[in-house]
Amino acid sequence: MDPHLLSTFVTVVAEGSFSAAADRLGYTQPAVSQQIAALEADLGVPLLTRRPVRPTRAGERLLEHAGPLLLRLRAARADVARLSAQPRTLTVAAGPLALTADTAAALAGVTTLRIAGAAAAVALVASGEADLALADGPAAPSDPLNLPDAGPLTTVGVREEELVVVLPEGHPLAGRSGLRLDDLADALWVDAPEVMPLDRLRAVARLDGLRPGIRYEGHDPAVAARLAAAGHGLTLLPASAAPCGVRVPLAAPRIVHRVELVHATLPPGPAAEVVRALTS
Amino acid sequence: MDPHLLSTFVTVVAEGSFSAAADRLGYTQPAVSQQIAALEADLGVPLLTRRPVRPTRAGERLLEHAGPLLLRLRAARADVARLSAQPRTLTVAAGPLALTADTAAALAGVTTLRIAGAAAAVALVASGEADLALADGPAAPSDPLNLPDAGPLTTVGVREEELVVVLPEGHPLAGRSGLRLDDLADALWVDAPEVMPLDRLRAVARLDGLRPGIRYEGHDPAVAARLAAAGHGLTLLPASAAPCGVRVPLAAPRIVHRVELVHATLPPGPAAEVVRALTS
DNA sequence: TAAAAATACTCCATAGGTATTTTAT
DNA sequence: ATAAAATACCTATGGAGTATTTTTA
Repeated sequence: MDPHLLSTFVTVVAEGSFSAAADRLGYTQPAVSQQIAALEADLGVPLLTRRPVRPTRAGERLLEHAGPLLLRLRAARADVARLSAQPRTLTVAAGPLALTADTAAALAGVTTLRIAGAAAAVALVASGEADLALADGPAAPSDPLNLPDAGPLTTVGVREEELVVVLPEGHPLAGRSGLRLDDLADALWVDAPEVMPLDRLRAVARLDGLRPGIRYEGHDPAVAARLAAAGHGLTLLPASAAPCGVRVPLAAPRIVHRVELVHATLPPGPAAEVVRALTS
Repeated sequence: MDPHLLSTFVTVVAEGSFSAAADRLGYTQPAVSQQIAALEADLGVPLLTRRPVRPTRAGERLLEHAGPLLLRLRAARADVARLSAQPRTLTVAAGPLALTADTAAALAGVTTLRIAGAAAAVALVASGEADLALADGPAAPSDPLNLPDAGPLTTVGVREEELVVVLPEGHPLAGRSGLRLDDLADALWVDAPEVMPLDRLRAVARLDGLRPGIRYEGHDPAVAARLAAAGHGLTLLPASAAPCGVRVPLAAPRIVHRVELVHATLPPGPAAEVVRALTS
């Protein structure tokens, strides 16, 4: 199963068209046709329906593997390249809630800062596009985040902070001194996948509810807080990232907001300095 | 980076020789030479020293990626194949400590039972060589085992059992009602990587000691217990798997022996029955 | 000097291109 | 009828083989 064919397959699915994929990849349409045919012949199963071009069930399965597979391939390449090349940029991929005053202060010498979800940030480090990642997310106290396995990376916990439920003023529960998440499972929640994805919350808290209300597709935790304060839904944020609304500490389950530093083996230099600063 | 070349590379390293690898893979020696040369040209770095044939630092890095990469490739293939094929064997890969009376009772209809460490068992399931895995290992109570990510697999906890330290009769600590692991970190331990790998214990218990004493390369927990009872070193086993020696419960850290059932999407049939029996 | 890897060179398989046909909307 | 995928066919690249040379333990 040639990764080349695999990535063509991914592109075809993404574009929904052989010709469009061919354009994007710099091939001709028949070349793509043949590549897909070769992949299907190799696996002995049709992977795509034609017209409309959509993955079959087998194709969907393959697709689930293709991403991690191609990532790991890039990661392997990057890992080998890291030994020889000595680039002079320092790129940090940070989760939307990872940049507090103290972490920001530690980023001396950083050239570029990218905001990315935890999985994406790890992928950026694995593939060598970023040198460091500050991944963030909910987790049980002192438990690691459940980051995807993209190769041999070093992970260290950097910070854990209390989570607060953000409510609008005058909300019936606004007077409480602590809230239980399962009591709020049926409430409407701000669906801010780039800030605090509900599915991760569900996984960590081991509950099913959390009905998605308004969807916010940006990165800014303050916006999520404002939406919550305005009554568009509840949200859960680290205390320091919620500038407005009524903030009630999360009493149960015991979940904190955790930030982890992820990196590959680093050469001595500014990157290593930043790591030292962040982990001290 | 052709996986084909990657697997040739792995074989060359394993065999320590181009010619031997060629033999094993059914190629000629020059073909292997050219494949390695192609891989080195692709990555722009020498991956092997010649004579003796050993991986360079870059080669070692690549090697770290090659295993998971090739596994995922087989997993993808297996996952797609599972949709069409309907094989009539039922293979279960079980950890050495996973087969207690109750789990054994649940294995109705199983054709083959293989004993494998947790990571290997998961790999067998991912690559389709086994239908079910019962992976076992130490973990914090109600925490998951830290199984390698080999693709989209379902994991459910099946059992957690108290761990006991096995000591020889007359050991100074034999009278205790509970033992702390960090008090025993400097003691000599039975090094039984196939039964209860010391490095996993270190990782879960977050300590560095556990000096390896006698090494036991078999699968049988009873043998490990006997070695401990005979004074060759301490060992930590689930209570039910230690038939002899003085057994003292582990007081700290809070670690249990956990068994998890791992499987891909299963067709209805005996495999699904076994899953039901194990998870009820 | 002998065993093992590299090179030279030849051949064939195959990937991709162009031109064209088929097919489904 | 038309846009898009499949097929036919051709070419060129490159992967693997045989024969041979080079290397170094």
